Amino acid sequence: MTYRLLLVDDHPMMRRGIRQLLELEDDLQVVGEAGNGQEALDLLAELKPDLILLDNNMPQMNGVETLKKIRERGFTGKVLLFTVSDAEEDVRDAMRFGADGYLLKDMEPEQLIDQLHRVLQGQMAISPALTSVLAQALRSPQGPSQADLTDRERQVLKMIAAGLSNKMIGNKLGITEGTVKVHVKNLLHKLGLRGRVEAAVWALEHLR
Amino acid sequence: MTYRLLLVDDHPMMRRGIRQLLELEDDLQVVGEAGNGQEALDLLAELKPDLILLDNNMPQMNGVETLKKIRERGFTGKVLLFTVSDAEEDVRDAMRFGADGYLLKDMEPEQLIDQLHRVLQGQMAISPALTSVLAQALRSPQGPSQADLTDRERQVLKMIAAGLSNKMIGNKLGITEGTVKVHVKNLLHKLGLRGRVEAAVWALEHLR
DNA sequence: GCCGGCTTACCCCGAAAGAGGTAATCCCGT
DNA sequence: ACGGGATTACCTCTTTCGGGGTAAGCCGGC
Repeated sequence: MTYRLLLVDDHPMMRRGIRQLLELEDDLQVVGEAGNGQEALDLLAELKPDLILLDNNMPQMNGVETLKKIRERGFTGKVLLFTVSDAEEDVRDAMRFGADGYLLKDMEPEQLIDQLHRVLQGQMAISPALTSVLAQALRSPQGPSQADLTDRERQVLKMIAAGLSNKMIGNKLGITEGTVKVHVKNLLHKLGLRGRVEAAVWALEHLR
Repeated sequence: MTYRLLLVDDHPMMRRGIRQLLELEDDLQVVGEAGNGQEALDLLAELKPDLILLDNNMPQMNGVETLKKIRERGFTGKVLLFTVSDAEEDVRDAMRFGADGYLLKDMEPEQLIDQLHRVLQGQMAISPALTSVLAQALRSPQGPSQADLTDRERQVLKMIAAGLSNKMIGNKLGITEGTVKVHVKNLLHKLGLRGRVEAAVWALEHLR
């Protein structure tokens, strides 16, 4: 039995490295490559891979979003996130959207092979460095997420992160400063933050 | 004539991809790999490479810092930054520290080969996407840099970015709120910023 | 020795921020 | 039709920011 793999990564060089590595294994066959999430979605029906190795850090659509759409299309094969970032939220979201694992790119090539085999046999694959992150994610069932914000609040938050005052934000949005303060008040409360500076930092880390 | 290359990248997979690509060329020989900046420095004297391909995004010591130390050791061969980030400041610093080029990782493999040959023949290699960034860097000779800040100011700035108020910063540092305000005032002026929120954003982008 | 930069501390003052509250409008789903 | 969330707007109130100035102590360079 040979497994059909699809590689999704925006760096051709990285795809080449992985492909070369995987083709040394005679039960793993790379049947396609995609340079972004949309390409991956387009190739799904045609290639019917057994496993998708998905980079998280991609322009336009990141790995987690791609994963979400892949599952929405009814794909039941394995999907493995493979990335440089160890952001807690990404790991948590990946699990929520049905990833079969989350691996860090700085692992040794041989370990990748092992983990791929584990996943193909139905197990989960998590980089050791992420176990603590994962444990913490389980302990606090959910840190507040941007999904809790209304469109308007998200809009205001972005402007806060740009360094604008409430008055300036009001001008830009065509509403009064007072109303802006309401939005600020609400979003601070929703995110559990103590001021607009923390909000700016939060925005830079969680908003695109 | 075959050229001796040293690959520096913290991702084994990426090194493998590049190595496999380069070894298809019979005038390019990868004589060593390093997983971080320190390793690269240690290998320098032994390997005497003609060209170092240097990832910028590495833990502990990033590419630009590594470049700086490489040049400080008197290395006169070619050094080429190869990275995912297109941060203007990194490009500018790389040039200042004597890089022979700055390439983005999302380029096509064949183009990398071409650019390597160009560099080995004494030319510069800059990714097309960076020309505008570079042009802008030349137009504004220098944006204010963190070098302009005193130790105390840098310290205060970090706490601002952590969301602390002046009073809290004062408590942490054992000085009065008023004195903190002086530092804040001065650092805002030095960096040309209009408030602590902009300062926080600046800190996240420019400070470690 | 003197000058300049860094750090500290104080003063005043106006502007901005953030926590309360009430309330009107609109729209969506039950 | 009714409830509820989202958006808008206003009110009061205290705290925090940020700019201006003055000045003392310290340290290193010319």
